[in-house]
Amino acid sequence: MPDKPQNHSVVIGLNAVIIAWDDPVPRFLVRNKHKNINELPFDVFQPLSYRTLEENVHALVDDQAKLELGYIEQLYTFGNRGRDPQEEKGGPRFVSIGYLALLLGKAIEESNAFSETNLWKDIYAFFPWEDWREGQPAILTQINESLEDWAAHATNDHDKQEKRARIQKLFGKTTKEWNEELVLERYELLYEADLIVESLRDKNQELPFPTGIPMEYDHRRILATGIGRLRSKIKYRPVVFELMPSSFTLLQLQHLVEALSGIKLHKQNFRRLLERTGMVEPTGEVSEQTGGRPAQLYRFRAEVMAERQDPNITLPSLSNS
Amino acid sequence: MPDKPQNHSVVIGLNAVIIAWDDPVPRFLVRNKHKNINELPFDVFQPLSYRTLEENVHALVDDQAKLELGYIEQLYTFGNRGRDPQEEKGGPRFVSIGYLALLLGKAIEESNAFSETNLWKDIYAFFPWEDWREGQPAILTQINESLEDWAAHATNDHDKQEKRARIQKLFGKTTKEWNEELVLERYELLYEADLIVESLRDKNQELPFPTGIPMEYDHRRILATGIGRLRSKIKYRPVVFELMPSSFTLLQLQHLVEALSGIKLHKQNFRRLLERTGMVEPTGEVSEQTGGRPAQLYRFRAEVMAERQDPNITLPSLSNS
DNA sequence: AAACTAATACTCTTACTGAGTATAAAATAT
DNA sequence: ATATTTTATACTCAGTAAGAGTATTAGTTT
Repeated sequence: MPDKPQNHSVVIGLNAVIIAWDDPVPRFLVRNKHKNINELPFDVFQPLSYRTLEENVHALVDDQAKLELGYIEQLYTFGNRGRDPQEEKGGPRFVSIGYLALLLGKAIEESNAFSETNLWKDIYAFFPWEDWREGQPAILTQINESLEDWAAHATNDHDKQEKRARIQKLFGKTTKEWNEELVLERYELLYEADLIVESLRDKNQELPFPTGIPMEYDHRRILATGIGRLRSKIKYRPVVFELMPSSFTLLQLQHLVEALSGIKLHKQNFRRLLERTGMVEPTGEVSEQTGGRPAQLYRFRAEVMAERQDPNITLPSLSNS
Repeated sequence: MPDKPQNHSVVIGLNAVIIAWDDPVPRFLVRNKHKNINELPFDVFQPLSYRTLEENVHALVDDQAKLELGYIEQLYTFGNRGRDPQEEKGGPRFVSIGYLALLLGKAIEESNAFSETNLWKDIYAFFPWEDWREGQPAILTQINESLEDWAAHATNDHDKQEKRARIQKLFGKTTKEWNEELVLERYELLYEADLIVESLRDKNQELPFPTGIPMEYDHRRILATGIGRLRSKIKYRPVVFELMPSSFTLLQLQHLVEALSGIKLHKQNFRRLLERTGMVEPTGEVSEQTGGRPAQLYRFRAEVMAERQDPNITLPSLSNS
């Protein structure tokens, strides 16, 4: 007799990482359900009500906060057993799909996106080691010590070497060695090294020092995936413009890219890049709110996507802070 | 009263795109179930038997063909209603997850990977427009005519312009304009333009000319996703070496990269790149099977991944055929 | 008026790509 | 046995872009 369908059925959770730009802070939406509990907006997929997963994600966001989303993309499908406490009580198997979405820049201007009903929290409060805009984050000295400790206690030499190689690659100490895209990989290394509260919940252990705000379930992992994907995406697709208002100064644009990538950029080279690719054009107006010489206002030229095969933003980074 | 769990439960299908290198043909595994029917290896996820999705994928592959896999990665989760005919008959909702895996090069040498029980089919028999190794594929003249026709029949001018822009971007006629990574995007454009059999099954239409071998369900779409991902991946992660035997000549390596990307490369520049990045080192031996001057044998230097932050392969392409 | 803040213009070195030419060392064809 | 073909390998040269600056301009704030 073949398997009964019950043996195969699972429940799908949809989780949304929604990013917004609140100059100079990059934020994401936290579900405002219980105080002191940080969850991504999420919902159980309702196959009877929605034709596609994306439709359900849109509805989920609309429902909990009337938001105008721009770019949206699927991140990853996580299927590990034991991520949801309900399962342990004999509930159904959970598989969760993460989505990344961007809140349109004009939506911020026009809507109540930052009202009290929505909690928009600073991304880097959850990943303090990822923000290099003011130079190397202080927390990295403690992290590196703890990681070295962890590697030193490896069971054998081969394992020890491998761990040190990973640490070196992910947490290299100079700006040149820092690869800002590896957000998820760094989170998972810290998780393995018992430096993330989420991994210690059942172990009766304590953190040696605070390592960012924890989240429910595996939501901080999904958030890490989202930030990593966004950092990689801005380099080969001009998604940043969705987060910007329709007209902006080049310094504002630079600040946004810096906020997302967590890296300071070289101003002159950044401008040279934008000119070369033709991604922006002057509106003709100037902004007087600069506190210095007034700046030209620019708008995004959507046509470049059709004209050029490859309008890359290559993050002209600054090694010295 | 809250929803019953039944309203939420779905069945997950796991689909594997398994790539192998059979010099000079890049192949993928087709399930050998019924003749003249082309399916990817797939299975229903069994949440009671496996702790993770990946474990189930591995088991699925092992079961149907004893294969030694190297790299494996998740591609995408497809949740559109109506992809599986079973659903129409009141069956459960299907959500399918695609995976990409590579058959280890040494596995080919040592195993029965290409035996009669496994059907390894030429990738480009399913996507004849994607193979530019011998210059522009002949089928592209027909495709471009049909696409222009399709755009010309758009309902309004704006729509017409948009369609032409997409065609130009995806099917640009010169080597310089061709972006080999956009395999999925091209497949979906052809699908929309009714040039893919899979989209016509219920429409009682016929193809104007054959456009590659069709597959069951949406498996050709998943295959397109896999090829596109692999083409993009080889540029920033040295995954190609998994498909190669442990020692090889540089021309063999170049042929593999060309086969996967569908593009001819400039030999001297390709070698210069490999030298500069230190990705390979000579074994000291030479191959006499070249039919010309004997070639040095090389092996992959796994250490580069630790040494260098970014050992890119940048496809030094050849514009003239 | 001096100090500060930012915008904008320009330079210089280095790295890498695209596209070759030239030569060497073997196999195969005549 | 010599010519032709095949492949490997060495080297060149122009063009593009990145990294890291200096210098100047045009406003605000003190």
